[in-house]
Amino acid sequence: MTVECKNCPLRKKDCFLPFSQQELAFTQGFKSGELSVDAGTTIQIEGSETPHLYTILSGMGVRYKTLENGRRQVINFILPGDFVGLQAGVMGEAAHSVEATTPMVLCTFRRSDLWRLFQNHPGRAYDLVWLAASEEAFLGQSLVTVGQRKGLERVSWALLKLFDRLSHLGLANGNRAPLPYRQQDVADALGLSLVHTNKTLGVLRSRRVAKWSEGELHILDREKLQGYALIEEEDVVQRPLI
Amino acid sequence: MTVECKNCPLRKKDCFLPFSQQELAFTQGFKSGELSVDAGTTIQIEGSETPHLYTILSGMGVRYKTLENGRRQVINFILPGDFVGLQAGVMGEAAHSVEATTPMVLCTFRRSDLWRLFQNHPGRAYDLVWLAASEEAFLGQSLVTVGQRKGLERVSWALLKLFDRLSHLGLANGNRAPLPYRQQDVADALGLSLVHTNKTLGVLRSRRVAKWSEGELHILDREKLQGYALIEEEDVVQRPLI
DNA sequence: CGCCCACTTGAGGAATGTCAATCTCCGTGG
DNA sequence: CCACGGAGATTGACATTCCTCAAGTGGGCG
Repeated sequence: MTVECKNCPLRKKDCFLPFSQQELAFTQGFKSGELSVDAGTTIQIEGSETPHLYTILSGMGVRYKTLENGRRQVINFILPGDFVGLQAGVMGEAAHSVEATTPMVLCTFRRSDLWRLFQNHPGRAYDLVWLAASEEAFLGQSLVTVGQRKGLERVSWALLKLFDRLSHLGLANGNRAPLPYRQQDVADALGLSLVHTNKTLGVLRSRRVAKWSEGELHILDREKLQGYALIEEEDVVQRPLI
Repeated sequence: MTVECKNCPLRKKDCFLPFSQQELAFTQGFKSGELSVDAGTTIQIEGSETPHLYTILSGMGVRYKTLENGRRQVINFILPGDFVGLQAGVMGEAAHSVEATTPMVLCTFRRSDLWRLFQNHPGRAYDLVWLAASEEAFLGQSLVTVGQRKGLERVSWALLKLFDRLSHLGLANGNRAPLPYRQQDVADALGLSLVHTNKTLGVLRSRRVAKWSEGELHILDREKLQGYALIEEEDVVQRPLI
């Protein structure tokens, strides 16, 4: 009993580009099933081949890579609507691991059908490139953050980015949004130690700029937070959903 | 008097996938011209629209992003065969700037022809996704480096990656390869200060592990360098050339 | 010759990491 | 019902890495 694409709850959100009838039909045929996993499940392992591609229907997770010595870098946070496994799909093996932070429902596609998509649906192929390019652009921003911003700037940047992504998905309620990650996840995403991340969050809390506790992020002073984050305002565009 | 694709010197290199006759013909038609620039020329500016996509025929450069406060993050180094402008091509505006470090010759394509590629050449479209995914994978590795490795590890990692890329392009001569960048460029790529980068290079030099001077990189003890870099050996695959 | 740029080196300070202890919340087993 | 243990958050003290400032070197070029 899986969700049909035409009833997909994500489609209704206005952060995604509308589907044409034809795209809808194709995507429905492309979809091979659904996967529901518990919190903590590893969906994809770095270096492994996976037969599937996924679109996240609900739930949140992280992409990460691990160094031999155990240090972990969170590549980014995965939210509903994100497409997972494109790298593994085209390059053979996954470049990073993916883990569910909350229970998650994923829409699955067969890797072997990917070629059919390129052959018959140039529009969808274009969307894939768009997604890949846009992921790349985001990674570039993360690299700037980790490479050039200091602690307070990094943490502010991350909270703001996460809040905005959640907000565009319609998951925010005013200036509050659910954020079920651990401080360790954010620390690993920013290249900071857990302790330092914790203390930096404490600064934001005591200055009444942002508060994050019990899985909820609360933006108290967006202006100041943006100031700390050294963020250039950027326009939001609708993105394709696969 | 431009180079015809069928005579393209890059095609001969065995790090690239072979072209079919059909691909060759299409690519020739896709190519709109050539661009030669001096060292120091900015080819693409962050945030601007560009009407062109490029493949680097010869020369080296850097992709970078700049923060309001002037700090610069080098996203990566651009070598012959690299494809530039895909992000700008599909997303409208460039996410980073591109600057030529040496004199450069670029093969140009019209952005407006991109759609034609998707319509008529699913194989080339697939190659584009492959390239985008592979760029993304590399950025992920860079993020791990900047986020989790320390100074000596970062510098070792960067030298090794650069050497291997050059080597696969056939630009290395034994354990030497041309590396015309400034220390500042590497520092900005690794999120380290110029001074610290310089001192770290000094350590590698005094330990007789790697030497980089006068635009030439010399790997003296690859084993040790890999040890410092915390690198997991990875297999090299042929990549598509556009 | 003199200037500019890249590289080099030293010294001191700031940012961040590491270690360790504590606290709270929660679920489990006795 | 309570003791226990584990996970995550918090805090303090100290160690280390890395940054900034500053000065000096050497080569290329007008």
